[in-house]
Amino acid sequence: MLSTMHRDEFIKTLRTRGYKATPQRIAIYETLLEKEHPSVEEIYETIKKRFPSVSLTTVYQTLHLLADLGLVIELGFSDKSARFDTNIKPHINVICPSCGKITDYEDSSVQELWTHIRQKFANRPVTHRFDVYVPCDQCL
Amino acid sequence: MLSTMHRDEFIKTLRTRGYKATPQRIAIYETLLEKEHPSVEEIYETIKKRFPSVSLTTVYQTLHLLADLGLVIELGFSDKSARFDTNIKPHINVICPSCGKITDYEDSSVQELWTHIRQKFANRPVTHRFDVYVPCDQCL
DNA sequence: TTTCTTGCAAACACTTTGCATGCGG
DNA sequence: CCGCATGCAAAGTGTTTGCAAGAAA
Repeated sequence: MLSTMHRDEFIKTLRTRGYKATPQRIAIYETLLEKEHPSVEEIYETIKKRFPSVSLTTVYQTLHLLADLGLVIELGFSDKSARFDTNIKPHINVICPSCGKITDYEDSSVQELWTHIRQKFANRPVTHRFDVYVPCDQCL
Repeated sequence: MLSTMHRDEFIKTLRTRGYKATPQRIAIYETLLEKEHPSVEEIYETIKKRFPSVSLTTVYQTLHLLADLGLVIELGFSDKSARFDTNIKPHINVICPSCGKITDYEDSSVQELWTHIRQKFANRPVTHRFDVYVPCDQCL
């Protein structure tokens, strides 16, 4: 199972960086890998099935930690809903304007633009975020 | 002056669509054209110099109206700060990760990616948002 | 044992809503 | 003069903080 491998790497990363590998953190990270671009609320509800006493505070704190470690990217939206993405590679977030579903799209053209941009700005670009709004099949 | 032309177009657009051209709305729209990617607070403070009695409520309501009319794009960020962009054409928001300054970058490569994406998704894409994080000259 | 983490409650910032007054057309 | 727009106050939402109790190493 893919997430198992990630899980162990994750625990190692935490310890290496001086953080404790708590079951809550592991569960939150696994949820991020399993779900696609979950919201805070989605993560919270998922975790609560396994850890009924978990708090929203812990979810927020853990997400901040993961962002600091560079393991997730937080996508802020204008309707206040934040989504979290474990895909760090150059890609496009394909977002349905109706239902809000997000899927990743990777191909050479994205790579090319990113390469072009990096050259244009003397290799200074550190991160990116590309969103494209496309009605999904269900919503059409 | 560029904004004068925009101003009249704006008034016309409002009336055509059945909305009233109030001085507050005009001032808010002019602020959007003058400032680069202002926040709600920036717009509010700017408007207050000319209309000391203006309320934040009106600023929010007007920004929503402009977004509905397709005249501005709201850029939500993970730190909760929203910025507003009157540039509707395909472009990249070049954002400084330190100071948060945003400048637009347009060139053929962005157009090309957009064209490619539109073809790939059968012309369904409706909007986009491309952000690139690049430390600005001052912050380097 | 020691230090970091959790989870509760309260505080917070930003945004939205209800409603009476006011202004645009 | 009619109806939408404004602006105040209050409510709402999502997120953060302070702190005592608990768990990881």
